[in-house]
Amino acid sequence: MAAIGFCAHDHTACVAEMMAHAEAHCAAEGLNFTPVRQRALEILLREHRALGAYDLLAQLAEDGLGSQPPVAYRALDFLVKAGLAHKIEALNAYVACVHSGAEHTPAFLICRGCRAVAEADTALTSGRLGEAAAAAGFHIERTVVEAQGLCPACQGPAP
Amino acid sequence: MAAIGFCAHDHTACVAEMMAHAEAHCAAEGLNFTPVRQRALEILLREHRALGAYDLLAQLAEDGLGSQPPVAYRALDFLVKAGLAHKIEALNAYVACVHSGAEHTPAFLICRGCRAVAEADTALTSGRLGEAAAAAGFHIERTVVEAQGLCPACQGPAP
DNA sequence: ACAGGGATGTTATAACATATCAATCCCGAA
DNA sequence: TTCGGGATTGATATGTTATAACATCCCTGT
Repeated sequence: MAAIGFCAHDHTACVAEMMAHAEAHCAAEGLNFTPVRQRALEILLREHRALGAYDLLAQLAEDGLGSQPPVAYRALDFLVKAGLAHKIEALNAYVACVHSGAEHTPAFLICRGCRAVAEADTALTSGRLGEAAAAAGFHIERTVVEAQGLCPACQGPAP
Repeated sequence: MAAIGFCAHDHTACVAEMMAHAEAHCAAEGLNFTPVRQRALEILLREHRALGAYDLLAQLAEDGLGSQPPVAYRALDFLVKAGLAHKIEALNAYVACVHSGAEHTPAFLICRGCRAVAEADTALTSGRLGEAAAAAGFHIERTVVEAQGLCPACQGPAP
């Protein structure tokens, strides 16, 4: 299941590929992929972990791309709406999407040690919760599925 | 006010029963179920929906049980640790548990109209996400499963 | 009496997020 | 060309959620 998990990979290439995907996606959708938004996504991709809005803002500020909170929140809002990033509700933090803009219902494995995030997929609405919702007449619009714990790298060393 | 699973019920009896369960649970576990904590749980039970910490604080303050944020957060922390309440991460809000302190991995249906919350159960860790976690060597400690949408009562009237 | 732990009171501040309005840029219509 | 509108960005202020830090009180075992 598609998680780019907690494993090593060619990160430079990974970032470049995802940026290219994002650019293509925005072009196709008629979305305005401005410098601030590009840089925001690039920062999230490079980190490959959950980043707070103010962490992102600090890095944007280093590049002279804005220093006030709305700058970061606007960029994040754009990325989330475009499907290029996700909010991790349990951390009030944000992470780049690894599925390049396709429609999906993400599920996350979140390491509390290093805040690394692996993205998987769920069919939650067709499972037990979906049944419960249907039985209650509840109309599901959005799902949040987040599992917190320790990634392999953080299990050994620190207790 | 609405819902245990979004349906009508004898709420006074419901609250009383849950409070009795909570008291018994705390006694059994040697937990100190103080007046502030009792009142906090009672408020959550009466509302039967997600309540912000500051909403709770306001109601506690009306009873002269404290007026500063830590009062509310300490009470909520106690209730959550004791399994008597849950945090709804997607709303940064809190809700009384309807399963009286038993160990469980809760899943929620959250109405964005009235903030009513229905609590179900998941076997998430044994499902697809569990498999993904196992494959990645990820150790799950806690899960957050929250479905947002509209409850039956909020689907018809307001758009 | 007194030490220690748990609960609470109090002050202050950290961390996360948005409202509002002004300035700018780009593009298409008149 | 000029105008106007929409989208984006800049800037200020503020709202909302959460915790740190330290003082006090009260109960309990010695």
